[in-house]
Amino acid sequence: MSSDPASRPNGASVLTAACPSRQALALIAGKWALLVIPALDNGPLRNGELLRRIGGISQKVLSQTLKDLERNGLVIRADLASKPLHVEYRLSELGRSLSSALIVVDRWAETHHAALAEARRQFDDRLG
Amino acid sequence: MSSDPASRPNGASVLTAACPSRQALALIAGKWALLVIPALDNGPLRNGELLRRIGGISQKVLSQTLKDLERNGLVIRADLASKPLHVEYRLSELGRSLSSALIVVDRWAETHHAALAEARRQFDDRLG
DNA sequence: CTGTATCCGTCGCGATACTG
DNA sequence: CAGTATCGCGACGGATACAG
Repeated sequence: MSSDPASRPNGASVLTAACPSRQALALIAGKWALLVIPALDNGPLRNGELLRRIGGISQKVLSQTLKDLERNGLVIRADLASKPLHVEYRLSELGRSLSSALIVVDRWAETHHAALAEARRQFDDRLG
Repeated sequence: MSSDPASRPNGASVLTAACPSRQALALIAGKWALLVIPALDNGPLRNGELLRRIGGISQKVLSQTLKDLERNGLVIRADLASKPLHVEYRLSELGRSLSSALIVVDRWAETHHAALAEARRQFDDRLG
């Protein structure tokens, strides 16, 4: 924790014990932040738009996720007071810096999901 | 899903709907894979060693996490049949490719956890 | 040392219905 | 359109005890 992360060799003793970085990771641990943040990477989106882009998320959980991200300064909520209601969510500077890291993870998932599935198949075969 | 992820501009429409990549993300969604995988990045570690390096994880959850990662072909379990028991866990090729992505996220958490805390403080202040 | 088994609380999250 | 309220299930995960 005390030394500059960038000065360390790859993956050396990172995030051990109860250092406050764990709280930061809790933001990402959920299923959805990993999808919501990159979804906003290209520009502001509205609630409904997010619901459609991210399939499978419920309105409630999207609200919760956005509120949590807003609370942590990653997402900025812009309420264009109008009728019908119009609210836009966009990434803050901080949010964008996280997004670029998460996008790498998402890309990894896209690229390797087949390999994972195959590994599972083999593993389960060898048992019953 | 059909196009090469690397050919896409940053964060464009990734992982929408129910594409199989979601299963891959489920591996990471938990609290612990994010810590266990980078911990193994520098070389094989034993059960007890992992318990110490990653503070706060229980024996049971570590076992579950490792088994799940092994099942998905990310971690290789080497049982050096000996007494006292000696088991080593190391990353597979696939695991290492994921690790490099996760390390970026971990570093982000280390670097920005203070900013997040500050954002939370301000946000909570503005309410009650 | 390296696990598994059991108990059990918490919370993530989905479904549905309702409000501004 | 945006968002909250309520209900409820099931998975995550912690504590403890036990086993090879």
